[in-house]
Amino acid sequence: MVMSGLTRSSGVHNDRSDSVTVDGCGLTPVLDYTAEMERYQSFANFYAKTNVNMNAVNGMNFPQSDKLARITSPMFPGGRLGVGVTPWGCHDNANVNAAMLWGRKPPAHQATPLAPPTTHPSPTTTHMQPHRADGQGGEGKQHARHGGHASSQGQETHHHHHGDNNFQSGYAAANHMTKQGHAHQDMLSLSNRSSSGNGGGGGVNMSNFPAGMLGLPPGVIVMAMGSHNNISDSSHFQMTTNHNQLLSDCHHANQTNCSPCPSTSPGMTSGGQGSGASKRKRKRCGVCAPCRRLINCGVCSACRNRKTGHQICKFRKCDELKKKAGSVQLESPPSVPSGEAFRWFF
DNA sequence: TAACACGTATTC
DNA sequence: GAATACGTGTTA
Repeated sequence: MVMSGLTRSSGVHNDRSDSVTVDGCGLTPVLDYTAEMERYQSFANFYAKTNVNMNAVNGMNFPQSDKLARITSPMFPGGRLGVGVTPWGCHDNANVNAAMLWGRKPPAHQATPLAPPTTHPSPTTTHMQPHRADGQGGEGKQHARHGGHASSQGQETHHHHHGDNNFQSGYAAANHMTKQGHAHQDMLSLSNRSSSGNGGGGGVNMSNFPAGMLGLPPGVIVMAMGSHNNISDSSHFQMTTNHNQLLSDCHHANQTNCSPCPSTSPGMTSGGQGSGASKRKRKRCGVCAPCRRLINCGVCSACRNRKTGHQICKFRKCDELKKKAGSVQLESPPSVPSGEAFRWFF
């Protein structure tokens, strides 16, 4: 897992104070940019295929935009999170609010958006992919906008974080939280070096380093991460409470008192296919990439035919629900790449 | 086979 | 009761 971007700060200069920084502030590497780029790539493909007029879309009046602002503001006060994330390369931030729709509030037990998707592992890079000139289509666009660093210079040598990285600005949440939560580069550097253990930098393994010991303020999410791919899929993300205690990962706590997983929600026998449960509606898994997406694209058929279609946005359709009802997986995936080891709590 | 339309369960 | 979204039958 290439985490060099975490520790290197040379060459970093943030043109905007509110831009999402990867190296500077630290928490952003939690997020799987590669996966996000893939998602937005899918958007691009979709729009290209459907000939959606982006200008028209941007000009659309999205009735839920105020809802978006309401939801995001309290959670990330002062942040620019009223600005949603556009799947398309929209420069017009004034329309970004309206460009994406917040979907229905996910169940409390579900993972919240912006966490790395499980279906798009990116063990090698956590960010900076948009700067690769040899990257996929969408990345090239981003790259060109930034003046185009040749790929031969290395993906992680020059880290320019302009604020018009739409997908990055969407992660202002994490960035903001970083600033407020003091989850700084230092911590990430520690964690980054930690698992190198004996041979590495002699850092501290954050996975064994409770937030309470750090004197973190309440509400701070502590990401305990390793630098290899063998992080287990639980309890590497912890939130401090008022007493600097740690809330255990719900994913982990499912075995005890936490609310059951969607697939085993009340009325559903395990796997949703037990006796008497066949007619029960399955619920979103909450952990796949589409489930973690909170915002509707607004332009897919499902979104356009919201009233008559009764369907969730195509990009938010749970991967599990796309499968046949009989092929539900009971347990968590056997092995999850390190990039997917993180969960959000709120 | 994907997209669509509709019934309806679920949630707020 | 309205909104959301899953399940399923129909259609192109």
